[in-house]
Amino acid sequence: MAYAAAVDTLETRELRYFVAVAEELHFGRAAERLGMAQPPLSRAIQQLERRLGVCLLERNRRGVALTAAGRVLLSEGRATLDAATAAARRTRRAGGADNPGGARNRLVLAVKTAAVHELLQNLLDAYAAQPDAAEVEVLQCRMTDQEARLRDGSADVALMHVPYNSLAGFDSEELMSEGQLAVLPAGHPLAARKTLSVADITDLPDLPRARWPRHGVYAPGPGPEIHDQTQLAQLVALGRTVAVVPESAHAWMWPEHAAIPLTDAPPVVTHIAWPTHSRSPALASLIRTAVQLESSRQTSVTARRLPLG
Amino acid sequence: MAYAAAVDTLETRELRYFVAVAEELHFGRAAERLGMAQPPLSRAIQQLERRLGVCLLERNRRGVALTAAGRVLLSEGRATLDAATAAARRTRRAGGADNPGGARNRLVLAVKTAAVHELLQNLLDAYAAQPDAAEVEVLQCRMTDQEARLRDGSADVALMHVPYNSLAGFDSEELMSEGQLAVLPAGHPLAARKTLSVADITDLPDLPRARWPRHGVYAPGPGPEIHDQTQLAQLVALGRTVAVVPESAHAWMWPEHAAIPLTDAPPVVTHIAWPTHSRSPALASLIRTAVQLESSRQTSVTARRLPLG
DNA sequence: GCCACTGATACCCACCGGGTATGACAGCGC
DNA sequence: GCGCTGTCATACCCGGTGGGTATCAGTGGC
Repeated sequence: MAYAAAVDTLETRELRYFVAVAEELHFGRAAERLGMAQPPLSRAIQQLERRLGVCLLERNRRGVALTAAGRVLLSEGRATLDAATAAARRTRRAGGADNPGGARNRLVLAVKTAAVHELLQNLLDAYAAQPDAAEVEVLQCRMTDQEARLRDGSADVALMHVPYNSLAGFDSEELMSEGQLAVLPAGHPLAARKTLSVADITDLPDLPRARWPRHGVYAPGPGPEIHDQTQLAQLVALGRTVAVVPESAHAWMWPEHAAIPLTDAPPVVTHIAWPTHSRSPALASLIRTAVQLESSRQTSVTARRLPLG
Repeated sequence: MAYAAAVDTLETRELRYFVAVAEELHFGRAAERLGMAQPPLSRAIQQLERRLGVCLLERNRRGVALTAAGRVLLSEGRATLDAATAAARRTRRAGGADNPGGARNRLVLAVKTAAVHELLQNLLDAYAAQPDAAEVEVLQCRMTDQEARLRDGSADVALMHVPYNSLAGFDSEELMSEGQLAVLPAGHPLAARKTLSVADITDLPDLPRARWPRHGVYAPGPGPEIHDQTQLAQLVALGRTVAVVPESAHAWMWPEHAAIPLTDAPPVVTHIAWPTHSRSPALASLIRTAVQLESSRQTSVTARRLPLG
């Protein structure tokens, strides 16, 4: 309850400095990024190390390397800084139009661009019909940015797709589950098949799987590097790659595409997720709406049991 | 990636100050708790409000009240402060004996006192047999303190019991699931029954259910207020209350107790949980050991399917 | 050898976080 | 009514420290 000061707690300024140095592994560049001179930065890091009683960086001959403790602080520091900026953002939004009524009247919902479609539309419609509905702003995210947006306070709630997204660190409710399709160039021999297995489209020499960045870095491999769905769609149309997408992703299908069901791909499960602590009435209402919407849909449609893993 | 400064991010000092004021709802007492004088605290909060462009507190005639934005910042601020102290603690532990090898050699495992027993013993034994095993310190927690210990960095990993504990905000793996028992005074009429339902032991005038604090406050009710298992055990032995405990909690049964299976109580699911980002090799190895241990146990014992909800 | 480039040190200044004294204002008792 | 008490805000001062510039001290490359 009582948060101790001084020795036990780190200032976000110190964390910003350390994270910058740890990411750049170079005091000069880190200082430049921080908009300050190098000497005070060096001193600040030294003070931090002395206060923690721990060696964070190994300064050998040319450059800097992280120690084990440094790696821990980099990870924890990022999380703390995310929490701090999220605190600022969410507080600003909560007091935005200075609504004296007490309840915030706006929710930011992060979704992956070109995903979910009907689910999103149904959710927005159903929620808008609620008597206490807040205004919902839809924040379009590329790739798996919903996680970052939720973490840093840019969004209040997100639609996530497991296993593409990770729910780690968030509260969530499952909304729907669906199979996946292989999307091939229409002229490809495999495009004539009724169904495909994951093995059928793995390691095809003519169609290497595209690679997208996880946390900013691309995994090594033969396939092309992409960073959004449109690029992927074009590459498929050009006959350069094969894509695996959820069944409901037909929104961005092109005439040059052939979509074949994958019999053994892991199901894609759509969740509604939100930061652990925040649970405003408006957010709770949106979540309730989403869960009711999907449970009613599942009972009307024949519920299909999906195989596990 | 790049953490903006100044306007966008809050200093932990500001958050400490605001949280203190928001909890005390009194500048004088908050200042005293913070070990400082009241005027600079008032000024700091004003500066914070100006920087955020948001009104956090309503200062009406006598005392202070939180605005909606203030409530948001209280919750977000606590989370941020927890993250900051956790960063300091975990970094200190990681660099503790200044192990230059690179890997931290110690894990703190938070468990509920007088719970898990065999599972804990098996886990510690199995992990110690691993070639890369780190030293494991067992941190005994009362009630649901494992969550707080994990959040504030006092522990690296915890055994949690859903629904008593909440896994919100943590990564976790399920380890085992078990039914619950009603623990009655041995002489009580119901103690002769073979099984009981939850309804049977609800609202008994002679055995009101004990109340323990959630987040420091007791819910209202007729039952006695307790804060650890021993108190509960004694109250049952004295014929003052009835307890509901997991089947495996026989460790603290007394001769004066009678344990009757509850047919319709929700199952208690034991998870191993850890903070979302941290995933050191030692931690990963402990988690792997735990999961393997329990999956092998479940296949050797006849797996019992538990009813949902 | 020198040079380029790294991070560390030395020194100075200005800002601001914190202290004390006091003010403004509201409720309450006589 | 007036003054008392308790609240938070204001005024003012001071010292610590965060940040700047100039410079030093290693180290690898040519």
